[in-house]
Amino acid sequence: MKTPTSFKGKSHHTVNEAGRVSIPSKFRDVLKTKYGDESLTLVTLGSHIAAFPTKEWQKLEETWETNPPKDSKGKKFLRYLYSTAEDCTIDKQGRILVPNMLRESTGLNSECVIVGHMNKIEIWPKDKWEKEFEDINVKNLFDSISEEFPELNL
Amino acid sequence: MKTPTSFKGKSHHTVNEAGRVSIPSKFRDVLKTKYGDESLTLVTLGSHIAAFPTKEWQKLEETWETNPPKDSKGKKFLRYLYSTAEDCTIDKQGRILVPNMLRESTGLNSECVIVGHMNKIEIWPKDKWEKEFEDINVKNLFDSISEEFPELNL
DNA sequence: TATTATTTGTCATAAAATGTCATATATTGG
DNA sequence: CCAATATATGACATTTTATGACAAATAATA
Repeated sequence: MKTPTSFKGKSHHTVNEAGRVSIPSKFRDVLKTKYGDESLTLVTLGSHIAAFPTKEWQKLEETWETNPPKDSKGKKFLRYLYSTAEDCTIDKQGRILVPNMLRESTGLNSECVIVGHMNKIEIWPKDKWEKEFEDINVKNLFDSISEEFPELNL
Repeated sequence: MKTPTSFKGKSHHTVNEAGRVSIPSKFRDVLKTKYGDESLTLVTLGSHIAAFPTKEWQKLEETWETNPPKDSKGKKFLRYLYSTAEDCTIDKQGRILVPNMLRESTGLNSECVIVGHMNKIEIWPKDKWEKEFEDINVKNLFDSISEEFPELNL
């Protein structure tokens, strides 16, 4: 199959005691073919970890460099974001080491859910993902959102 | 891994009785590869110490030379900033000695948090960092900032 | 079911951070 | 100016954490 150019799908994984997690091979394929390498930049985004292909992260950095936030809240947010950011590489077995700091701040311990979302990969602690997307919530979502996504003909 | 060109990430360190602190090796890598040496210029920036690669500090100096502050408040601030500035080097073990003056003015004693923020490194007394970025604060930050950072898809 | 690819567990090794002590340099008071 | 004290620097040992290698288990495919 031709490798897609976006990250999508969901899978369950385990985080071992050292903090290592496997990155699904289909995501590694996207990294290799679309981005040329397997480097990721991780940040804490609320209740989950966002893993950007490093090139995508650098694009974000350029955005903020050329157009820095002017208000103190924006500056504070950016300082926080940078403080949670870590570069990492995928090893020969297809794993990354999630730095301790990020595991702590998101409560990532043993079980996680890895999902693709457009140009980034997200790593969620299993319980938080499930809380966010319980069946009941998803049902309500569909009921209330149809007019915002006319292109889907919900 | 290819060395990044910005400082990012956060880690906890101890300041020993002599006032020495380790600079994370990933930051030393950025210093070596991007700036060519491991020299830093430290200044007090409110509740924390900012450690600029000396070349970055020199760029700031040029800015102020060609475009000095015209109002008395700006002049006063710059005088203060220069008064707190100290050059220092990283030793063979990857540590710096934080001058007593800077430790006193920021309340840096035993535990600290070292964070990367774009083109500079910041050294925060642990308690001050935590006060600034308590969970509740971060939660509020995320809730109120999403429209200002559309590129993150928060 | 057999074969292959992917994911995960475990151990060995390497690197980083830090505590401790010895020595050197600077500061202060007599 | 010299002695006494404080401060800074260097060297080394210990602990902690990250990385690499390999094998076992699981899942996907033919």
